[in-house]
Amino acid sequence: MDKRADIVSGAASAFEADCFRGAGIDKVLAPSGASTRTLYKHFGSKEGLVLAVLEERHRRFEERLEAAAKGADAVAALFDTLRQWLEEHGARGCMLLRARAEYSGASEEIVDLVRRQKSAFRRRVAARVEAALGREDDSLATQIWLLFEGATAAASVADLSVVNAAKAAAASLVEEAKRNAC
Amino acid sequence: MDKRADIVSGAASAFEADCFRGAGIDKVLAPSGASTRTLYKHFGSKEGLVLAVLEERHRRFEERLEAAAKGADAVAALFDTLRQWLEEHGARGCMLLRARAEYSGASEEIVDLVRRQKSAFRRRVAARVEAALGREDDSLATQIWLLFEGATAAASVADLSVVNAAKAAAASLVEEAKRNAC
DNA sequence: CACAATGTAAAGCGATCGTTGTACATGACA
DNA sequence: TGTCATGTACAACGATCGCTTTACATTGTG
Repeated sequence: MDKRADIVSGAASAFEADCFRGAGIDKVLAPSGASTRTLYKHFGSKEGLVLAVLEERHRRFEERLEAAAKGADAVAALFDTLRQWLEEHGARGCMLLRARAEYSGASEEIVDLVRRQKSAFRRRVAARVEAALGREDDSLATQIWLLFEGATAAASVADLSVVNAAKAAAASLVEEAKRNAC
Repeated sequence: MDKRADIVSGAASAFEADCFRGAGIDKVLAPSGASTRTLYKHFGSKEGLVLAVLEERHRRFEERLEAAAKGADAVAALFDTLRQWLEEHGARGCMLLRARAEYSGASEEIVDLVRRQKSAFRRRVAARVEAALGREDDSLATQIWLLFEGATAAASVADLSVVNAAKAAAASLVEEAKRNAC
């Protein structure tokens, strides 16, 4: 009976169906059935709710990444997880980046949160690259990260096979980096 | 004295500074100084204006791509043009994809336009890949496209050097494709 | 001169926005 | 039993939303 979690989860659905600015308080509260009074008790403002939704979304995605990291190829697993995530949640572009874009002129706090989240994610990719390669390779990590973000964005205007294309490209780049070490 | 073009150009600035839903008619009209009456004579609705802005934006970017295609390496030139574009316009993520996200639950017409624009862009990338490789390679073209979209997205939360990383990755993938042909 | 095209200024439409206030129900715990 | 935290329902706040309307100025063309 955690009403706060109910609101966050329902708000996430509303923000996906519509956009952040486009989803009014009533639409945001409809899935959880909470009252406006309760929302403002917990979050203070709509912006506070958005921050909570973004934090929860990022936490959940990183959890999923960790759970799927068992396989041999840690880099390929990134893209398998992404594909599974997009199949479940739909491909409308990264929610964090969408929030950043909508609030880039309105909330410095949201812009900053997303920047930190993406920086943390890039570090996570770098750790996987190191695991696959046996050594650090920062520019390779950036390249894999770009393929990941590219696939996420492109899936909103193309089909999900772009994720497989990104996975194959990442494998090529890792293989080439291995060869260059010999 | 083309007022219509003035409105489109000014509206593009407003949509960049704020977001699409967040920029009201008054803000949209402020840069051009036009009246609401004139706007609705030309575009019929705010959605009509957004469509015109997106078409203009895409047309301008493709023009820029064509103008910069003189160099030897047609694929690398893609990323040089992107970097230059982002330096001029700022890196807030692809405007077309931002519009798609904001109107995904509100305007099928905008969603469709962006899908067609991105499809055309991917075909343009494929043509460059063919020029660089001497033969068609559809999956390589997709991979280059993903690097491009990834760099565009990532530049909004990191620095512009990600564009160079994408360019280097694209070069690697093209080189490997050349080797596989021998 | 007449006229159509194209523009501006300004008021106002109903609707919705994010937010707050008031009043009441519930259950846990002292 | 009393109290406190947490929830609900519902009306209303001022502001702003997208959009329409009325009325008037400017300009080029026949």
